[in-house]
Amino acid sequence: MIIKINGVQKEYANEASLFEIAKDNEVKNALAAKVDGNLVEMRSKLDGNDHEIEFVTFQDKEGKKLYRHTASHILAQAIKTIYPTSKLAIGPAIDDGFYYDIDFKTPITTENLEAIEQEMKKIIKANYPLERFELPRDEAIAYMKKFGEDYKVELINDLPEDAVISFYKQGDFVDLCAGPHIVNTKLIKAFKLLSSSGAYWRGDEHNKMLARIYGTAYSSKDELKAHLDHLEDIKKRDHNKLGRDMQLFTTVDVIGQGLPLLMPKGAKMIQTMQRWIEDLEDNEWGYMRTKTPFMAKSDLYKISGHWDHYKEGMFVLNEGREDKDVMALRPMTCPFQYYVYKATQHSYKDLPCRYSETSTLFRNEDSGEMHGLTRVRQFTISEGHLIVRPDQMVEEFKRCLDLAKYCLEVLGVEEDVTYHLSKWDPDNREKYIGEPEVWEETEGHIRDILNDVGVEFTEDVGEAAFYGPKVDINAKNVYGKEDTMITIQWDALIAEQFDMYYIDENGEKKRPYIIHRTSMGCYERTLAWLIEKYAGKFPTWLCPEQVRVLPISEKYADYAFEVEKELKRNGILTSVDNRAEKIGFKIREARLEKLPYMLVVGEKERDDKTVSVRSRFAGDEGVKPLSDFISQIAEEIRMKEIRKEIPLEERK
RNA sequence: GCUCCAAUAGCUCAGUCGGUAGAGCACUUCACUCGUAAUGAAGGGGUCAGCGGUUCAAGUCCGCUUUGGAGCUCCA
Repeated sequence: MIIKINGVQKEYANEASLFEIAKDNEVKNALAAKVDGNLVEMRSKLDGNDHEIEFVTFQDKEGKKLYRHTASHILAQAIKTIYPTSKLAIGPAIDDGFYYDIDFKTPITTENLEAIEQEMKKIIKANYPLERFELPRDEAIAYMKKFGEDYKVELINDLPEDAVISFYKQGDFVDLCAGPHIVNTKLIKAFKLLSSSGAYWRGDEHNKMLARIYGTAYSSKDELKAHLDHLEDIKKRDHNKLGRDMQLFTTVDVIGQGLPLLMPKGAKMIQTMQRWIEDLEDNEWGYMRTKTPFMAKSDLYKISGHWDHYKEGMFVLNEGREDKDVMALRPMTCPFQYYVYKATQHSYKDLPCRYSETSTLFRNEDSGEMHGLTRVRQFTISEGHLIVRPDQMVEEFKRCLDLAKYCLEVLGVEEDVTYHLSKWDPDNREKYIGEPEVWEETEGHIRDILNDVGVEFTEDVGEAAFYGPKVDINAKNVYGKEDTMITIQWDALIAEQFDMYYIDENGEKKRPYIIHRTSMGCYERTLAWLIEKYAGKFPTWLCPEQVRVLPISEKYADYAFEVEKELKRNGILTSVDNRAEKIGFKIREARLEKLPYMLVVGEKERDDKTVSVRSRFAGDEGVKPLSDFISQIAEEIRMKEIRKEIPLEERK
């Protein structure tokens, strides 16, 4: 047979094995092979025909996947050995490792993981081959029943009629599995069990909760160590840790879950962003500011539909008191701004009406859902609604996307987001209102806009709002989990519900369209994202303390105080605690790591009205007149410049 | 909401077999007046998250509550 490998054709005996071909081509550590593009195990027999072969090693994505999938089988075998009464569910490979879901008779804890790891090592050392075999459906079910593997029986029952039902055997352990796998257990060179937690069977909260054990595996101990070090590193960027350490926010048990307190530094950062966004929207993008109540009578939410569909998610007040109106804290701003629109009559010439509000919202999230600053019960969002004529919709929607993109660029995070066109699900029509043709057409418009703006995006079925499709802009946190940062929604239907209209050129009432949008999302979540993005080393304009003035001795405190006052007069943030009053000899305290600038003053600087500038961007910037430094930093702040960092060890 | 883990000084953490609490950093005071990642000395600071139980005795064992963490589910 002729085998084409790495673009070269070679002749092999018809019975040649993949191992022989790999060896002949000096491919080491082959875990599997792609024969004409189909992934097969190394042990697979070739049929003697001509083929193109590509070997898969751990360096390949597929290689990592099957390597770790085999590791998950070893985990399962170890567990069945130690806990014979446990029942296995599923055990796939995931991005950075693998997991196995198991139903234990008695709960498992972190301490048990070590014993399981030891057992896994034994299995690896025993070097069991992984052998595949297939069974007809009836026999497969009977076989799994014999082992008491109820979940596997359920899985088999759900397989399509014509599915091949295969098993993998290693030693005396057998697992239902489609494969492929690596050939024996000893190929697993390095692994680690990382954590255990709960997970619902088949991801359904009505099902039993199983124990999920997470682990990872690498082809060498060094790679594993590098990965574990990386996990330690990202913990240091975790906003929930770093944000507290940096005194940006805190939580208090008597205040409650999901209600973080922004401390002076965190509040200052949010104020900086808020002032920027409000001025930007109002002065450059044609928005009008509103300021609407944080709560309303239940009547409002009955019109909007929230009372029926979202009551559980709202904080309801006065319920059960007959002498009081039942109120609810607002979970969104939409209907409030609709009533601002409705307060006056609008000509077609008045549209688009672009309303924006720095809006605080309240959502009664379930107790287990809160996390740091990214999932909270009260948050503040740059929320806006654009009331537009249908003919203006495409242009206005695009402008919303342009604005969002601009905000991301200024924050320096435009590379870190993914764009999504969230579509309806035609197979689940009762979840949505409106006609299929309208959905298709609208989604087409948004697709064109995304292409026009020139961003890459995915199309996600079933992610739309019930009233229309939307663009979601998501970002990953340091642990790789995605959060929606920005959303822009197309709504051609809600105006009807609130009886909103404008008068067209013929004097007739017409329904406007609505865009629900945010420009930079919610401030708390964005702050969290910035902390992780910059590991606390923010661009100067965002820093809560942009400059610290340090006299080398108390003798020069007067001059330091003078410098600090001059900086403040120019809108430059020095200390947030009015420390100038008590400025002392604090030179040793100053760490440039997270501080953009440090001004050191002594006798020479006082006499010459200069400052010695140190920055984390350039190290020692030398002695300059105070006025020169002020112009320099003021410009950097005004331009929202993101100066490039110089690592500490390389600074002068 | 679910499974598991945790809670000791402002922060990071020790605290063995159940026998009335300890360090470093921070804070205060004094001394030092120093040119860029930690000056020296002294001092203050704890109802061991809360409530209940077991016990002669509970930071330690048990239960409930609250808060925090990991993950699942949810996020109109």
